Formats: sequence, structure tokens, C-alpha cells
Amino acid sequence: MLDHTDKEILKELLENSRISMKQLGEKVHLTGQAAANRVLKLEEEGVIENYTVTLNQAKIGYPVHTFINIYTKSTKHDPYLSFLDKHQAYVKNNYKISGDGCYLLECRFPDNSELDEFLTELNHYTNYKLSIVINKRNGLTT
Amino acid sequence: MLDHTDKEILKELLENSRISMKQLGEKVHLTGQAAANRVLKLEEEGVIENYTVTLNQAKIGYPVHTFINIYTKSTKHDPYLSFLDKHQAYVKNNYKISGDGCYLLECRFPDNSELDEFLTELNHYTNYKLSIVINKRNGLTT
DNA sequence: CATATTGACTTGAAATATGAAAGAGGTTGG
DNA sequence: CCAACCTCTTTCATATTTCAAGTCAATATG
Repeated sequence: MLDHTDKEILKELLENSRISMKQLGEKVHLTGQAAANRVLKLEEEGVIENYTVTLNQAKIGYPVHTFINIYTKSTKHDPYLSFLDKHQAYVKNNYKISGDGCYLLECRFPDNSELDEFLTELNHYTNYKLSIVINKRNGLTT
Repeated sequence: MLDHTDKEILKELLENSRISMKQLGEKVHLTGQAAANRVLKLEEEGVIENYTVTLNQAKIGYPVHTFINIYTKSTKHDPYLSFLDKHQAYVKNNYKISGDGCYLLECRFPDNSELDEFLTELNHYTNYKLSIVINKRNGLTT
């Protein structure tokens, strides 16, 4: 389904999605038009979901990065989920997981006091276990 | 530091980073050039870190999404970290966390058998607790 | 065997976007 | 008040994208 050139294209786009099709073509040994055609196909197939941007979260005012394990008290999850809806500004991801707990909630906060408020309110709906991200490293080299 | 227009720009870029500066300008009520100038400044300030693309992980052959809590046995983390280096294809993020455990490791696998292999090898370096992502939902609406 | 058919790429011309320079308008500080 | 400074706009040369043919190779069809 994906050949080697497609993978190269995806790799380049992961690193810089604003590259021109002409430049992208040069990198993967195609003309700009051929590259553009392949990219279009990848979009249509749903392989490429979205073009986006990674932001420095500290610089946009959300330095406190947390993962919160959620253990819902009741069998009904809707109160918890609508609580999340109310706090979309903080919520980055809410993963429904197997294993310990029901959800793994990834959130960002401007500071600890807002985190504290959030947790206090969260505790009306669920039990939780908090982990704060100290650092994000992908290996020895990074 | 960031005014309202900057935030609008970031919002648009999060949704579509391949938008032309001209179109972006229209969306935030500026000319293309003014928008481009602001974007350039956001890049220089480090607010914008990278332009990238979100891929359908299932369609590129990595459907099994996991979070693995890591509890290192020894005080030396380097063996674990170089183990991660060896398996970069699987590793999406390795967060150093406070709270329970030392790291929260986010990985993707093509199938359960590769996950199994990975865990077996991982167990030489650390104890772990596995969570498999069943679904990713950010609230009632999604 | 000759001939369609298909898919992926290339070419070239027109439409569109980008980037640099010059200018207009508003704000700040001496 | 005036000069300096920002930020935005306008203009125009340059670069990129898009669209319509056209080429080429591989595969299927009579």
C-alpha cells in the first residue's frame, strides 16, 4: 500500500509539513507535480489526517504537563466526560485504556494552582492518580 | 507576548499548517504579508517549534497503541534508555515523571506479538505496568 | 502478435502565492 | 511637536502551484 517513496514523503512531511511540493519532489527524486499527486493520494486514503504545528507549550502559557490515571467511581462515565468538555482548555488527550484504571488523561495547566482546582473538581466524579512530567526524553541522545 | 491575533494564527495553523499566508491573512483579518511576518516572528521566538503532519497510525502499520509505566530496578537508567534507542521505531514518547514509577513510555506496535517481544526484552531492564489504548476520546462530543 | 488500457510520471503555460522594498498610519518617549 | 519605531499595506519581480496534454512502461484483451 505504501511504497518506499511514500514513506520518504511522510518522513519529510513529519519534519516540515510546509515544504513546497517542488522541494519535496527534489528530496524524494520526483518532480514537484509527481510529489503533489502522491501527497494528494495519501490525503484521500486517510493516511495523512492533518497538517499541524507543534507549539512550545511553556511559551503559550501551559508549562505544567500531567498524566492523570482515572478510576471512575460509578458505572456511568458521562459526568466525567462532560466535566472534561467543560475543561477542554486543559485537556490534551483522554485515552480509554485497558489495564489499571479506566482512562489515562493528559492535561496541561498554566500553573499548579489551576491544576489543584482542576483536581479538586475532578475528585467529585472520579478517583485519580497524578503524574507530573518532569522531562520528555526519547533516549540517551535527546 | 501573544496577542489575540497571534492566538488566532496559532489556532489556524494547528488545524491546517499548509494554509497559504494569503488565506491565513484573510482568516485573521490581515494581509498575507502581515500574517507571514507574524508567523516568522512566532518561529523566531520559538513559539512555533515545527510544522508537521498527523498520520493515521493504523494505516501506516502501527495500530497497537500503548502506555507503559516503567519502574527501573537499578539506579542506573542508561541501560533502559539505550534499549529505547534501539527500538525507536516503536517509541513515541518517554516521559520522565513524578509520582508512581520513573517513566511513562508511549509506544506503538504493528501487532501484539511485536509488543510481546518488546516487553520481554524490556523486562531485562525494568519492571513495568502495561496499558493498551482502546479508544481516544476527548469528551462526550468526540 | 498487435492493440487497448491503465497508472505513474513529465512537460509547459496560465493562475496564484511569496518575498522584498517603499510608504502610510498610529503610538511612544524625549 | 518631532523623531523613532512598529506594524500593516501596496506594489512588483520571482517562485510555486495547478491544469491540461503528452510520454512511457506494464498489463490485459481480442
